[in-house]
Amino acid sequence: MPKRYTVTAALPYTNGPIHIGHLAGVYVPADIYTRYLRCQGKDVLFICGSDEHGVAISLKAKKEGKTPQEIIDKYDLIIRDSFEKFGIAFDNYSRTSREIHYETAQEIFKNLEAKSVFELKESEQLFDEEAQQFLADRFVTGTCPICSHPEAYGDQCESCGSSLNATELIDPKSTISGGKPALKSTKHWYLPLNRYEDFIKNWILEGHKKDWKPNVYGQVKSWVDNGLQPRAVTRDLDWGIPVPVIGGEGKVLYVWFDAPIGYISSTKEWAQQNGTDWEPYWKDKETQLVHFIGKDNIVFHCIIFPIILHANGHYILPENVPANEFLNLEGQKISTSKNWAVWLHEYLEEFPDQQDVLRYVLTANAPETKDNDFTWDEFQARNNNELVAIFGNFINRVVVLTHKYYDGKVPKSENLTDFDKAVLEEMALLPQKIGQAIEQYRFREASQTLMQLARLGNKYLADSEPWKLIKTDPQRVTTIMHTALQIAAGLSILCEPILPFTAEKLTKMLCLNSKKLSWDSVSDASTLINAGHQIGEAYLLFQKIEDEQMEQQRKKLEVSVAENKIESLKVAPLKPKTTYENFSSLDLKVATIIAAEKVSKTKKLMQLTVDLGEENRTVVSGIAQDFNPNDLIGKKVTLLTNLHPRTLKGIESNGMILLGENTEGNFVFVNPENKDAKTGLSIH
RNA sequence: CGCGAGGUAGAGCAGUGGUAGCUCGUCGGGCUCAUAACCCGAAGGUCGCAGGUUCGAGUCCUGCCCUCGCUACCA
Repeated sequence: MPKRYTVTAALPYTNGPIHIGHLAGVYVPADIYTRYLRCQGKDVLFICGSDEHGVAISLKAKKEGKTPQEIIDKYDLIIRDSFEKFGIAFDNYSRTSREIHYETAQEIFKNLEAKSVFELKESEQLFDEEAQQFLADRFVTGTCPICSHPEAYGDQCESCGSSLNATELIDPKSTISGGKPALKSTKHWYLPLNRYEDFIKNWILEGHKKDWKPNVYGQVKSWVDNGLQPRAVTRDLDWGIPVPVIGGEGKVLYVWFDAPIGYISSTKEWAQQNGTDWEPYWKDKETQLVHFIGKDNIVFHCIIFPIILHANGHYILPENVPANEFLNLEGQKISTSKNWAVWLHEYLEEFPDQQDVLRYVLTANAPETKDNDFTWDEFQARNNNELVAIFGNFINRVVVLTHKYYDGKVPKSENLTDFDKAVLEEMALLPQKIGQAIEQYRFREASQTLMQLARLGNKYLADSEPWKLIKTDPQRVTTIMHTALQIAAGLSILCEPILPFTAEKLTKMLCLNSKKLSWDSVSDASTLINAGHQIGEAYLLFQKIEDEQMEQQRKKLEVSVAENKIESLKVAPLKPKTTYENFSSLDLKVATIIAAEKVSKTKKLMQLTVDLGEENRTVVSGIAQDFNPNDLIGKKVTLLTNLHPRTLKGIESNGMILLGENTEGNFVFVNPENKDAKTGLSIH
């Protein structure tokens, strides 16, 4: 049994507000976990903060003509507010832009440098003279050296899927200034992950085979099996924490080096504010450390950060890293840029005082083992059929009956029948059952077990029928209502981790002193609420959600899509001038598609047979994501016939069909008379 | 043959060798204290496909198929 718990939730990145995906994947489960531990009287520290460095923030600032500081201040405020209003009860929520974090991160870096952990490497990188900046990964585009796609990124070509180095690109171009970057040599600090392979193997692959989630374990195993590589932990940027050692001038720490250290600096900040010592929470072996994250963070929390701590010495390692999968919205990936999301700050305005509904729905349908889908239909159904009909209704029945028969005073329990006893015994099992589910990070199960108690209550009332007996055997009714009230009180305690706002309302309604009743007291149900105790008036814990409200939400998403289309009308920049000879060398013909078939085992490739009049040709085209084979047959397209043949997945492709590509990256057929072909559409 | 996770009733999930289960939805019935809520019953499954191991396979092995992720400013 650990002496204390340090629980962290992934630091949200402050380049936008947070949405239901963040809540479902990380913050609600972490909050349930810590609330439960507190109900058990454990020493728990729940830590989080804003992650405020990295390329994306400086990029966003440049785009909006603001300073990075303005960006992070804005979103830190919004995010902080959303958390507070959703009852995510952090002990401390810090920021990585604070001084205490700079000190902490730099100290760890210096310590590793002193221990000669890092390797220094010099390499040639692309440099934008105009912007006076090195161009990493996505800051540069150019022609793919493998498939000649003209707009490959510095790290990857989306056309052929090859993974690239920015320096391999033919004719590279800066996405910042549009200029042609030069090669310049630069020096960086590398964390040699490869030297710690055995450490990770022993710790995770040997030590946590059984107790870690399969997705997390599998991901780590995959990384280790492929061989860990040294990883640069510094960057040539002006936004971030300065590299605090000689030769580090003008460089900053890689955001993924400093961000997880934010957990530690946030703990220090908390300790300072509370006049206590932070170190036991990170260095005492009797502390259980748990990181709640999304699956995209697995490598950082299971490999890189633990290696940093291990190399530094003294620090404890996480006992578990219960990473969740992703949540989709109405069948599509949640996307910040496409505004395909339910934003928490907007939900709070549109569904006032209904935080618990969202908490419940996201818990009941949490993406624990695979990606899940959030739909407004399900949201409505879970609210109306479960929270309202089962939970809220049970409470309402009990409280209304108690007022009707006994003026709101808890009646005496006389002789418990075997049936009463069986019901109470069933309730007695639940604290442990829910607790076990939570301790094993099975929050879906915990939420269902909680609802079992409300169901049990409804069934108890239906089976014992106090409204009938009140006419024939009023004495028996006192026992029934006493028992039902115990169940209501049990609910008020056991729902606290998942539905904290409801717990508070219910505690008030029953006039209970929440501090007196512990989690385990529910197992001894006879004492939860005593005879003679006066309870408060009934009011509804949950409101029905009507169809119109859901319709509005769905419409709102449609509007996002429409706005996004307007965005996509923006015209791609013009290419450099070319010659007539170049143009006339192209042989363009009209062709009719006569057969189309998806190439198996690929995402994008479609095998087409086209009729050119004199001959049929086979063309392989990367359009399978945007079209169905059946819709293509019979279509007329422009075919570039004299392109060199290329073999893709063993099929020789003879030519290329010309399609429009809008700025979302979706292909459309080119027919200038067609509605879909907006003015300025790119053809290639 | 890149790697990882998933594929079980209309939907969402549990079930790691021994009679296929839970919640929601659907249909039928009961009840009327309650937010037309609650309770009971029924229908609904070739457990992705094909082989194999076993007395016995949703569960173990092999091959294949599909979805998602690793790969977009997203957890």
